[in-house]
Amino acid sequence: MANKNYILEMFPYPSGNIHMGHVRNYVIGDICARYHKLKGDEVIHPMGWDAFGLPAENAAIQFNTHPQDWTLNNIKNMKSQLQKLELDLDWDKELATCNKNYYRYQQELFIDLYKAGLAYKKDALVNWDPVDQTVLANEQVIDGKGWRTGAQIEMKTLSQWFFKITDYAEELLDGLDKLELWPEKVKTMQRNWIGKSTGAEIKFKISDKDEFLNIFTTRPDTIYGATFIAVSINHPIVKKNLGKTRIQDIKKNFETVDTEKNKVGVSLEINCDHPILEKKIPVYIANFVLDNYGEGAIFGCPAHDERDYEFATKYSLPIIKVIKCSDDDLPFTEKGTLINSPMLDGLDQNEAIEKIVNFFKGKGIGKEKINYKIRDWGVSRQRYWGCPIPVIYYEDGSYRVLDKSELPVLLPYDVNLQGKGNALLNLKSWREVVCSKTKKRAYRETDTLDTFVDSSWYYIRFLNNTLDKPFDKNQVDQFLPVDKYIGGIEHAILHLLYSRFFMKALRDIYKLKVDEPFNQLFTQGMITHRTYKTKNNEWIMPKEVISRDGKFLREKTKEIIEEGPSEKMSKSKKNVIEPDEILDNYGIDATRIFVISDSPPDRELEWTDEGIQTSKNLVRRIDRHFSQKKTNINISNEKKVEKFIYDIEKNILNFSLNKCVADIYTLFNYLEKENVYLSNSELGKKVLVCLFPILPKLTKSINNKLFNSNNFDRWPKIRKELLVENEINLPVQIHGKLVTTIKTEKGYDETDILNSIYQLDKIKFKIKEKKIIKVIHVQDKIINIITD
RNA sequence: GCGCCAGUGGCGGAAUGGUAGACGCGCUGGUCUUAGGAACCAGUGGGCAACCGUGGGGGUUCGAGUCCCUCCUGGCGCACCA
Repeated sequence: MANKNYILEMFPYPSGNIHMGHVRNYVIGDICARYHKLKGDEVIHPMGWDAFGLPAENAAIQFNTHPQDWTLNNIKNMKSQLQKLELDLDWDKELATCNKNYYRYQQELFIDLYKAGLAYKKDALVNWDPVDQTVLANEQVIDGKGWRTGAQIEMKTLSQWFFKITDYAEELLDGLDKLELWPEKVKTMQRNWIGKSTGAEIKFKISDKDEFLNIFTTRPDTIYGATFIAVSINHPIVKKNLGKTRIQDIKKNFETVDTEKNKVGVSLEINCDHPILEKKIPVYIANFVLDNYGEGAIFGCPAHDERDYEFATKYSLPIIKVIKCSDDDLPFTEKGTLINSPMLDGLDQNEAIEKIVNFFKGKGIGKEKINYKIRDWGVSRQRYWGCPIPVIYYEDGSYRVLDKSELPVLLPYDVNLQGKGNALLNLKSWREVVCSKTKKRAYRETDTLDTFVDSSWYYIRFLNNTLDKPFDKNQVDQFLPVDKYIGGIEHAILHLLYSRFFMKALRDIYKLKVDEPFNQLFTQGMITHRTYKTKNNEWIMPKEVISRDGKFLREKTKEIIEEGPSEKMSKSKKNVIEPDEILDNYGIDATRIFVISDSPPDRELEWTDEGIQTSKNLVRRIDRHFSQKKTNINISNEKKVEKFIYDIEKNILNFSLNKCVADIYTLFNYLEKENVYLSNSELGKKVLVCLFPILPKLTKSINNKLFNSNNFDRWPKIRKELLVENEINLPVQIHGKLVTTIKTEKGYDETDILNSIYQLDKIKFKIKEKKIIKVIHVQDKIINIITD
């Protein structure tokens, strides 16, 4: 059977129009897919729509339409744009996540995740975006602001659905090592996000009470240096010991301080017993202790931690050195030899950690602990336009996750979106139900699922988009993982990590064979374009600007314009290039050439008018070549063509598509210089096949004209014997510096060639009366003469 | 602060440790054409030359853009993670 090859580009959000970034993304995938088809692979290359999400609701309000109408309309439009690009996509596999035929199976997955203990509900302090009026995942909060709205995020306690991604933290981390075909950068980002740290959990006894306080530390070796305990303001012990208003006051006070610069705290007026030494250490509430990491509590060892040092200095707490170092180096945070620690003196860090943890274990007050930064994935969103969560609530507050037979829970169409908050919450007719089992009154869950849930498994659904269950196990085992996944680096953490989690969770639930969803990941760079501004800081479209005497003028008004940097295309900067316009003016092939030619696909590409024009010229040049009468083709012509076939294949496989374009130029430069025209020769036919993935439209039309055929042969087999070049220019160096080259045949005799080299004037002149000590000779590669 | 990546002509960029600058843009000169967002030819790292040249400085090597150390600059990511 043919090799399966699943090639996938990240599906777009149907925002209205395809932009140049999409074009680049899909052309890269398209070249790849076409190549593999020519190789005879069974290629899967689908496309769909990430169709739920907030922009649709905003648009609905803004344009007085319905999210569904808006979305479906956009899909229609964007699909026709993609079709205009004539991408080789499996449109029969098309799906949209807002279609009930998709999301109802997502509801099934939710039920299965719930049954497997991987979906659960809890009260949680969540990130509330006051503009979008919804909860955001930790991953969607950037610098304390909402990723879409930029609004200051508030903390709220709400009852929320979570997916237990933390159960897979270790495997998600380990698995990265096996993903050899992923960019190192993405893997690093995921590693940081998972944030594994190895340390210990230690119980501190609260003095004179039968209560304990847990802390997490990666430095249990510094326990003898512990001089205080610090807890986060949200720690339970705070609630227990202080009144609400007092806590509020402290919180407010903390908010006025830049934690980065100032470590502040308030004494809780209680002490803990030091776990080894006969002494008590005070407990503080401190602004720098995170409540969502570790236990929300630490022991402070000021001598060996910068933050603790700062804090201790401020509140005059003792600073006890337990790692050998100079007093000038405090706080000393590096590894070292233990001192002032009776049980540990003289040991190095690793030995000390092992010994002290064992000691705590023996006493039942501590143990090794691996801590992860990653938190469970909060998936509840207080929005209308998303996948309904298949749960009902009873009047007593209890809930029931629906059976699969009760699905689908359809999203109602008739809703009022003009009101505040979640439209589903206000829609009584939909919300109020009678439980089919208990016949009790019940209410539907009105939260919908985070749209990242939708995109966590769409690549599985593509395998069979009409199946009456989420997927077919055999098909999944056969066709997953995706072999090549192509998209933007902005999804390095969110989408890619969630998808990896989903694949692993589904693997365990359904006993699938796949561990990872995406075998190879390729992240393409963005497209930039020049920007221009008037003196009044008004952005000007590049096409309004003309260049005169090294200055830029606005064509209409002749006012002087400042040239800005090349930046990512955006409407606000007025530097957007519309794909439709480019396709109309330059055609599909020129557009394809351009988006791959000027820089490597994983780097930024600057849009230039010269670039697209040059691409068009190349297309025309190839067309002209093939409309010439074919000429005689000699063996050295054949060799050059063979080299081309070899190079372009290698470069397609490496995603070095810019080099493919260079290969094409090199070939045609050569042929034209030699006055050789391949045209309808057998060799010409082969070259057409190799050009087809990159220039499908042109090569199809040539193939039709010259060979009267709509089909292409298989990708040509390399004739290795033709790749061997016998005549070479052998570089001759003296002391590693190039002096000359000598034309010769491969396999020459060393003595002969050296004799003739020594006769060369250039060489004679350099050597003069110096003595030759040594000759480095790499056969057919280089000669390097060393003199005294 | 930590991590990752990068620094090569006027520009985008090529170079399994073995002829640095492939290929393209731009530029210079020329040819052709009624016309062309065209095509063709020649040239194009610096220097008159010997020579010098891949961010700076060291090192390994017969030989370094490539490997090692160090510093500088830029981009991206993370950022009180105990």
